[in-house]
Amino acid sequence: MMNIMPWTDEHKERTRERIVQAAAAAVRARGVDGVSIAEIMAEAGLTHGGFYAHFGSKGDLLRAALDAANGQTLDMLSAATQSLSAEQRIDAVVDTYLSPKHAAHPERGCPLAALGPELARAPSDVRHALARGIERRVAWLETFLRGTEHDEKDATALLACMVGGLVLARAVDPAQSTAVLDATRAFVRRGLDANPQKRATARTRSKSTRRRRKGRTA
Amino acid sequence: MMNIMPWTDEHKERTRERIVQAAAAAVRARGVDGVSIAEIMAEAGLTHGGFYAHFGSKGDLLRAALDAANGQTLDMLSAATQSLSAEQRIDAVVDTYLSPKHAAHPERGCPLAALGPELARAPSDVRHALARGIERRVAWLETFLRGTEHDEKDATALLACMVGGLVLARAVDPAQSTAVLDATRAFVRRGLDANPQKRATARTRSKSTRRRRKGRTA
DNA sequence: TTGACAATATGATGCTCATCATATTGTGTC
DNA sequence: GACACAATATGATGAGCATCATATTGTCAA
Repeated sequence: MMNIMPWTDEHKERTRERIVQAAAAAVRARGVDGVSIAEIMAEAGLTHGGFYAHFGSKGDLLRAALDAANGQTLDMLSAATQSLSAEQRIDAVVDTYLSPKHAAHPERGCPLAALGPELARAPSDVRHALARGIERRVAWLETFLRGTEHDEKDATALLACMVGGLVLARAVDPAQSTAVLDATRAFVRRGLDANPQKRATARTRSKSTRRRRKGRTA
Repeated sequence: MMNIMPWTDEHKERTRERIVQAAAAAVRARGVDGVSIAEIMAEAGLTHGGFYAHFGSKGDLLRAALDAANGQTLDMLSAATQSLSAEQRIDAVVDTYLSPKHAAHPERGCPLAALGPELARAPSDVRHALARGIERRVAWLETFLRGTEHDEKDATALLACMVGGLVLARAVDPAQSTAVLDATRAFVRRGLDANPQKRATARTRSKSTRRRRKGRTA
C-alpha cells in the first residue's frame, strides 16, 4: 500500500499555483472568453495537455483564479495602509484603488472591476466565487470604517463607487482616464465625510476636517 | 442607369434596425462573446446568411448596437424625469438608474454597466463607440446638474458611482442586490448634496434640504 | 405575367477551443 | 542502474463560430 513518492508533495502544488496565477492575470487582462486554456498553460510554462491533471474544467480554474485575484487585491490595498492611522487608511484605500496605476493594470487589480459584468452572467459556481470575494472585501472595508468618524454602513457603497470609477476610467478615452479617477476620488471622499454622524461634529470644525488630506495618487 | 427599385427603400432599413435591436438586447444579456451572429439573426426573425448584406462584420454590428443601447438608456432616464422640477430630476435619474428593475434587466439597460470591462478590451473602433456614448451621457447629466444647487462637475463621478452600484448589485448574491442599490443610492445623494457650493447654503437650512426627497424606487 | 435584381436563405469553409486519449519523461526507491 | 508511477507532453475529436459562396424568393416596373 504505502504510497511510494517519486515526486515531491509540493511540486504539483507549486505547478498548480503557477497555473492559477497565470490564469488570474490572463483572465483579468483579456477576459474569460478572451483566453484559452492552452494560452494559460503556456504562460505557466507548460503545454495544454496536463491541464486536466490539475483542474476538472475551465470553470474550476476560473474559481481558483478569482480567489487568487481577490486576495491579491486585498493585499495591494492592505500594503497601502501600512503604518497609517485609522483615519488616514480610508483615504489611502481610495487613493490606491482609484489610482492611474490600478487603472492601467487590470491584470494585477480588482477582479470585480475587470470581470464583474461577465462573471455576473457566468454559471452559479463561478458567480459564487465572485460574490464570496465581494463579501470579504466589504467586510474588510467595514473594519476600516469602524471606529473612525466614518459610517461603517458606507462600506458597500464605497466599494460600488470605487469599482464604478475604475470601470469608467478604463472605458473612456485614455486621455480622460485620470480626470475620471480624480473626479470619482473627490466625490467619494466628500460622500464619506458627509455621513450623518460625522456631519454633526463637522459643523463645529469644518475647515480642519477638509484640510487633512494630501494629494496622494499612489 | 436609373435604379429600378423592386424593394421599398425603407424595408432594408427596417430589417437592419431589427437586427440592431436584437443585437443590442442579446449582447447586454449574454455578453459579446456569449452571443453568435446566427442567434442574433434568429432573434430578429432571420437566418444567419443575410447578415453580411447589412453589416461588414460582427464588430460593425456591435458598434451600431452600442449606440442603440446608449440611446435607449438615455430615453429611459429621460422618461423618468418628465414633468419634474430641475431639483427633483437628479433624484429621479439616480432612483431610476439604481432601481431593482434596471438591475434585473441588463438587456434593456445601461451598456456601460452590462459590458463596460469587456468593451474596454475590444478593438479601438468598438471602444470608441462606447467612449462616445459615455461622453454623451456625461454631457446629459451635466445639463441636469447645471442650474441647480448641485455641482455640474459631479456628472462624471455620478455616472461612475451609479455604474458601480449597478455592477455590484448584479454581482452579489441576488438576495443582497437591493441592499446594494439602496446603499449606493443613499451614498450618491449624500455626496451630491455635500458639494461645496451647496454646503454653504445648506448650513442655513440643513433640515429642509434633507427632507425634500421621498422613497421612490421606480 | 414576366424579367431583373435586391433581400434573404441554405450550405460550405476554415479556424479556435475545451476536453479526452495516449505517449513520453522525470523522480525517488530498490 | 532499473522499476513503477506521477507529471507532463503530444496528438486527436468534436463542437461552435465568423465569414464566404451560392441558391431562392419576393417585389415592382413593364
